[in-house]
Amino acid sequence: MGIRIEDVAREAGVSTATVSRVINNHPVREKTKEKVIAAMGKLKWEPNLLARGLNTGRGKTVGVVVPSLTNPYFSEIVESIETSLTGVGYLGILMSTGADRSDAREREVVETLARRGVDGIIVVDGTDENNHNGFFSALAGRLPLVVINGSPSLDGVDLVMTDQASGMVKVLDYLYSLGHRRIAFFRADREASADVKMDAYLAWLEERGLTGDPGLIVRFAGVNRSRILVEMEESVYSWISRLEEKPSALFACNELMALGALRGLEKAGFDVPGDISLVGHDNTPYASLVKPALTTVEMKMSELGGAAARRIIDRIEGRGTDPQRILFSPELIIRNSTAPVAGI
Amino acid sequence: MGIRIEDVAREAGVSTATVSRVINNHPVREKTKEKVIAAMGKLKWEPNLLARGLNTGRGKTVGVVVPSLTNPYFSEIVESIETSLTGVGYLGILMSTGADRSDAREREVVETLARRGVDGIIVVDGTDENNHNGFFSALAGRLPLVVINGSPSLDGVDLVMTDQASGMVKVLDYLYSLGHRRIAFFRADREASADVKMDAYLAWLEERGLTGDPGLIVRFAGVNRSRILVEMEESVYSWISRLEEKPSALFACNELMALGALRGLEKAGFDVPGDISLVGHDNTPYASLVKPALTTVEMKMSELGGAAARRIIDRIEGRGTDPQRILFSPELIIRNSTAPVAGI
DNA sequence: ATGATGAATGTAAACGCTTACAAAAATATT
DNA sequence: AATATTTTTGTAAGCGTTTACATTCATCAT
Repeated sequence: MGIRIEDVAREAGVSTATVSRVINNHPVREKTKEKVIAAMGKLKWEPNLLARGLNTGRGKTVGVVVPSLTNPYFSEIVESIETSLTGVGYLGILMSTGADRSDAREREVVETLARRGVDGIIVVDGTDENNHNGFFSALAGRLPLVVINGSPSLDGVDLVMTDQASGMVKVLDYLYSLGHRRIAFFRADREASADVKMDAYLAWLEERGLTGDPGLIVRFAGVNRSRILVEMEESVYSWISRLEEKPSALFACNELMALGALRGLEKAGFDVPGDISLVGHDNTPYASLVKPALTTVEMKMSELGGAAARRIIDRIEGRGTDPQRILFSPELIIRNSTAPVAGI
Repeated sequence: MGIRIEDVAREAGVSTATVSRVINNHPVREKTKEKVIAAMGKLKWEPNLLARGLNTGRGKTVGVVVPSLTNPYFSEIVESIETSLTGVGYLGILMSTGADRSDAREREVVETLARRGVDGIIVVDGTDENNHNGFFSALAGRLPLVVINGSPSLDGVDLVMTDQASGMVKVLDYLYSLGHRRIAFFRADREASADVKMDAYLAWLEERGLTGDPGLIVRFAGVNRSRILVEMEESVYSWISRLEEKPSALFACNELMALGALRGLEKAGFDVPGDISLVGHDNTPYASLVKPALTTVEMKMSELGGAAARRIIDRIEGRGTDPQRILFSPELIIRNSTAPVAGI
């Protein structure tokens, strides 16, 4: 139906191979190249990428896997990935695994993508469980794979990540300097990032000789925005009401949870930061919009996305073949949701 | 390199055509079907979709075009499109045109997608300019195309849209009932939705016999979140400071702009809603998080996305061939950013 | 049983490119 | 000028499916 390479070849008076060479920048004499380009222009021909992909095994597409787009943390990463990708002629295929973050679903999604013949896959916040049987590691063997902010223990896969442990320490040191000793920790249930943070939190407690109160660690399921905001208000309220020895500060592993916590605390009659200091994570737009503006940890989402895109392209095109680990350092952003502990 | 349909055929003792028929649900005797399925299972074969796509011209992919993902309005639409698509075995290729919304860029993106052999394209908020030469209409002729909340005048293309004019009237009637007469209108520069709203705004003014003050209509460029929030604070501040006759209410075409306006007004010393009532649009999560919580217009992003996805699949698979127009009615959500005009 | 009918299967030609290999043309070497 | 070398170009065989057409098989009426 459409116009094919053959037509262009005929028009230019050369063979299809030559046309192919021109569009792939293989050596061709300048004069013939011009003829071909002229023919292409005249016939308005563009190569069919499915056909090309079938040949080369490269469709110039990369799969992008995120839990959800309702958290700005993810949507900003996706946006920057997409921008970097199209900038170099690749296309991003987006799939979300759903806020429940089941690792079964994540694997299914990744496998669908692989079957579709994408050239590589970027997974954001890959759950740790998924590597239990070496799933990610095995996948990385047969397809370029980069994981953003996944578990640092992922072996043999390209990692782009923020040093969240150090961010955690910055938060805790800062709160400590304000006099806080009972610091609650809110996390999502199955979240690679939260695991890292929690490890750092526990290590920090130990180091400071503070006995961690298990009642201060709370796990919530899911990261879906609408659910979080509604449900957390309730559960935070009931959690803190039941707690006999209250915390003086509270850290939430992501901003949505911090927002939910803020509401729950307000509902329970606590003033932030008067009664309780609150620290979020990611520095999404929410953090600066809300009142009090949240103290939080900057995540530089767009840099993460850009780095991941560049890395996957490098791998796809055969540059820098062995797994690499790109690390960003998070900064603490101090706003108005934190204050010296009451009575100091 | 991998395993091919031929291998499966050999294993099952049939021809490749029969295997193909099995996986495409074409008539095949039950017994042979079983043999083939067994062989598929044994060899773990999955059809190569590029090869299939080359044949059928269908890659089971649809392009999704949005200006940006930093506005939750878009990211929620994208999320719901993606979910609906993968639910029926399709994949979404995401491309953003950038917050500057140049129509050249939009065309380029759409054309890239078309060349890539996507089966259909969903464009969110397609700029009106793009149909000047009948671009969208022509495209719709050769490829299924659905536009979400684009210009209603788009001819021959499938439209999924919110009746934004009626939403606008609801806002204005409500403000009128609170005594407001000088109502400012903030819009983004090149935004199909904003055109619709502005038309409704002007018509409403006329109908009420209110002379519109051109100074009350303000256009801002771009919808990029970071820019909006920073720049608008400034420009709103200077705009309202310079205005000799202040408005008593202000409507912003999208929530990001409303947020920027809120900050600008506060900076200029205006109390919302005490001095000025503020109405946003879209009912993104921001609207309920901010203080005062914004009165706004519900857009049901996920329904829009779902409807668009269903529609494009129908078109791709040849159901309901002539252009359709699916309309949603927006609701006014009254929160705390609006109040009776001062002195009433 | 026999031929007519219709359903299931097989054969082979697309689909639109890339690329190994061969041939031809241009350039360098003597 | 003749030959060796290098660079360009052409020929044709894939890449892994689908599908029109031809063939075979099963079923049914006679």
